[in-house]
Amino acid sequence: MADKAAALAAERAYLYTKDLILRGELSGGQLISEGRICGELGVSRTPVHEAFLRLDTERLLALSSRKGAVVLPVAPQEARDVLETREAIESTAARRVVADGGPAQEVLSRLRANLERQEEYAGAADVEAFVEADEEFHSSVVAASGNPIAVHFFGLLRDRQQRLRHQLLGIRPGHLAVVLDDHRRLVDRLRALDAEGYAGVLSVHVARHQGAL
Amino acid sequence: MADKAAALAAERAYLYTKDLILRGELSGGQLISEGRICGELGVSRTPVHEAFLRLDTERLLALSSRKGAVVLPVAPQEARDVLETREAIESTAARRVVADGGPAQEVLSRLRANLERQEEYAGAADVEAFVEADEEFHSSVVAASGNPIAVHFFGLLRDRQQRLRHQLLGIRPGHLAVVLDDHRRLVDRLRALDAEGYAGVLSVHVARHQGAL
DNA sequence: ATCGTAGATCTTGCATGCAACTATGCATGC
DNA sequence: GCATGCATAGTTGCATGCAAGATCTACGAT
Repeated sequence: MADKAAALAAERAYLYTKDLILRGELSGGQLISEGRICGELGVSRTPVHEAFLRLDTERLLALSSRKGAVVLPVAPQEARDVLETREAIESTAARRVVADGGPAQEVLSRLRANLERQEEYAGAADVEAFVEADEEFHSSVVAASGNPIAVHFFGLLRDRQQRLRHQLLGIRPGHLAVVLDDHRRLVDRLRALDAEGYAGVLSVHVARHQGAL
Repeated sequence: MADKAAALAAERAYLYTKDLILRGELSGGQLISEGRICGELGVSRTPVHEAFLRLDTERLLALSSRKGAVVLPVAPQEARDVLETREAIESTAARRVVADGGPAQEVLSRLRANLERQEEYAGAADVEAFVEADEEFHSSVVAASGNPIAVHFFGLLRDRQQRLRHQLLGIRPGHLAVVLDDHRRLVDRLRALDAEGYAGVLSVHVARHQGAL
């Protein structure tokens, strides 16, 4: 995997452009040329070209040879597709965790610490911080499955979901408590080694998100 | 997405190198430099570099800045991870197809035609052709869900499974009939709008594969 | 014999230049 | 008015060159 440090020009260009797309500053259908990013970042076309290629494989940009790049618009069913696939991966991860004897002590502590943070953010109505903790919560469960492929896919879905949030408005602060309660129940199901129960709660949980979008 | 034609040097380099890895000619842990591929393909380093970046994002190659590229070895649990994730995605796709009123007539014809091909190949004990039809069968179901993200992920998993097959030996011709029978049952479940039945058959089906690896 | 160090060699990261291709605007002919 | 051809500008694809970092080797000091 590419180094995370922004020291490398290609990595900077990738993060910069992806952020433009995810935050909606480049909206769907819009054309964008490598030259523009070059100018804004003060690097040559090579690293920007590499960044574009990567965004192309992630289906955020659509490149056409010698014609240019167009920001892929959010598909009408994007929310459904993303949430459905996330649910599939996370449910499967939970089943694996349960099949392996339940979450390790370390995982459990992490989840509990995360829940406390969520509680704090929900109380402060800090939606931004809550959403971040939310992501971390679900990612922790997937990571606990020990399936690196699932972790990888989950990360890609996280990007797309972030874009959806920016595009389709956010979450109402009043919903935070409900979401937090769902998360508590998920941890309970995991501790009870109830994989199907986990899948059921998750399904309702995801449906709530879908309703919000 | 990049153009499929091998006209572009970068695409050629990507397909060429990926094939080396998938077919096991470059085994895990082995170092490989861009220069080598350049020589073998007669192109400059630029397109090869781009190919390497892409293989890095697909977790087939691990790049280290200014050190080189190493072919990622097949993880011990790779087979389990791949099959498990495939099952998750395909089951979810089947649920979607059923929720949308069952497979379209077009999809059904395609599946049936595919089954006939499988029958032919199984009779001829043509494992290679059968495996290809097998892949196409499952891909068709996922595609029928209309979830492009799932389709994308499924494609990535297909590459990894191909690598596993090459590495861990193939399928015994005698098993072809059993696999074909599973496929028939899957189509039946789809026609009966029985998503959970589909998931159940698929689970057994995948477990068979896992046993073979 | 062992350790450390300097040099050589290998590797990639990036800037630059050129060529090929696409799309656009405009003049031309009908 | 409308289609056609051409020049032009804009875009990417790729080769090349240079520099920076990493690794290996040889040699000298201890």
